[in-house]
Amino acid sequence: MRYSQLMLPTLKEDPAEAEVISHKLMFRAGMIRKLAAGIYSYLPLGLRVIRKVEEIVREEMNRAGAQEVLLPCVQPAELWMETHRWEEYGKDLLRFKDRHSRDCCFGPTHEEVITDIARREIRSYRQMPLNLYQIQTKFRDEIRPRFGLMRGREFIMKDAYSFDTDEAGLEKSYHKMYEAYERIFKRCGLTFTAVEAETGLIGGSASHEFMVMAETGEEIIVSCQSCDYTANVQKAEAKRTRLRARGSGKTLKPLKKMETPDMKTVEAVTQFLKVRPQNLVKTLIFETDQGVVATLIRGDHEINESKLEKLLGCGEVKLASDDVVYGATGAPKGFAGPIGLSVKTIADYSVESMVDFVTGANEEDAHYINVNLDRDVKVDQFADLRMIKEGDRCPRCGKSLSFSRGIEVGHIFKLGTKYSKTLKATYLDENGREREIVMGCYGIGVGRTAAAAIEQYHDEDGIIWPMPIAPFQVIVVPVNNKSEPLMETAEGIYRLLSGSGVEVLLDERDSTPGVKFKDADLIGIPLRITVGEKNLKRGLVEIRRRKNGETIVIGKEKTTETVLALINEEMEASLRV
RNA sequence: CGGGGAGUAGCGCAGUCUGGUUAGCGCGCUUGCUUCGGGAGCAAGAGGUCGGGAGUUCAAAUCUCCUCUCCCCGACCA
Repeated sequence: MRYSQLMLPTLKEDPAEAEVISHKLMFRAGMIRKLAAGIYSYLPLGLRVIRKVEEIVREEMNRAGAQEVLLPCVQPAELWMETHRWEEYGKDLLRFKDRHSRDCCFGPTHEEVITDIARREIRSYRQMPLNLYQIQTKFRDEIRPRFGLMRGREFIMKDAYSFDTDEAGLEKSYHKMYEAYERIFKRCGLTFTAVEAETGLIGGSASHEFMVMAETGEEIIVSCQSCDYTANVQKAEAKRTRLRARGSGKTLKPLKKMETPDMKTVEAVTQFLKVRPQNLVKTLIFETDQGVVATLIRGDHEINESKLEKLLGCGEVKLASDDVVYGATGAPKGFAGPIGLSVKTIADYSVESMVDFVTGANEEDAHYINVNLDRDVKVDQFADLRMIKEGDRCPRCGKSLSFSRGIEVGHIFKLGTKYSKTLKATYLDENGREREIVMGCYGIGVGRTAAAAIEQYHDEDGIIWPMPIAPFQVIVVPVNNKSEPLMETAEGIYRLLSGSGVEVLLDERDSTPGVKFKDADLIGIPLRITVGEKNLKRGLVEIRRRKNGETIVIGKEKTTETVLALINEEMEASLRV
């Protein structure tokens, strides 16, 4: 490709609207342009990268035995009503009516559609295992789209769905996808990790997220320093502290009510009473679809709402409003306590071993001290309810945990029979018995993967593409357009490389070398061949690696073989690790 | 949906508080000459319904009201 014929509008300045580095650089490198909030156009350079990622995904999915399909993005409401997600999915689901006033939606994901195909086509156990995937534009009307392609409303996603006869089959399919995902992100040249994750709205029993490690990641990853436990912070289990014999050998102090005027926060109360937050038990009231629930947790810990939801087996829990808190405790927010509460009370494991602690008194401007379980407080259930935090120990081996940030680029789920049950997707087994198909689903954010690569690989001059997903592998820069020998040599190199199957961009624009170098760095082409006067007089050209600035000068006739070797080297480097 | 901020030339911004010539600056763009190894110089140009609507006024980018859009911080998303 010739630069002058390529639509590649690079910008010197960061766009005002961009906040994160990948968004700024994609914009400046002329890869994307915004149409509306969370909705982007891909310009030629951006699309080239997207296609590269897609191709890697496609190859690995095919290798893993999945078959490509393409499902509709406009979907009838009826199908979503069958799984009840028409009601459950909420505002993220973009809904509209067609000319006949039929309710439709733009697919945010395709479990319904694919399961509909499965229930029509799969009749026998002989037709499984089966894995179907597609690469397609999704739309999720996010509350707050941001960070360019990182969290758009419209985005390109690879979604795959596996169909098996039983759990054991699903286990195998899941594992195959897990391995395919590892290969995909490795081939993209990314540093990533797979973590245990929550299943969320998609549903199902188990799930892993594939995280690209990056400072700017929105996800917090917890991983053990010594064993292989790794999890999303939302999912991470807290280690249950050893249950000290409560009050044994030690006399419990008598319960006492204290005046705490206007002390509504843990900080205020603990400072006022001169105790540590670890000696206070917070009582948080939640509204759930099973009624009001009180949770007890140590003062320095936070409730993990998804754990609570899972424990209760309910849809969504939310911190109770002032009115509800008043109704349940008889006191305004900030003075709730477990003593004498009539609502269901669940305590975090961290509370189990506490003695003589502080709680609210369910009375304005008052707290109790020397509160004790059993004697003063009735707890219905103990459970792991808290958000894991820095300093916590590994729930598996007890060693220390480290916290890091990541970008979620892939997510795989064991769905089980959630969708086959509601949509009645069944087959006949060897014994002629009708059984539900066991499913898994597997997603990759294609645009987000490209963005994540930028987050991971960039410097102050711009993007540093890993070779496998670079929009071009090589850029040829003649330093002076007025010099015929330079231009001829550059043209010759360009033609030879193109002929050898190298993806090469020839910057034959009539601009100064500085401009060309800056643009080449900005758009992140891995190899740059500079054809300059001094070198050329001796029959030499220069090859420079974007990633480390390493420069080699070689005889111009050796260009093609050298470039091919360098490309090979970098392609393979991404596969190792 | 709360809370904060912003819409002025393709991009980045000043001007708005305190209304008053022809609305400026940098980058980019066009033409010519010179230049050519890290965003070149000189000269001449083109380009603006000041987000939209209504109002106040002799006069509105500037004041008032309404509205649209975008960005940032907040309740799990590839």
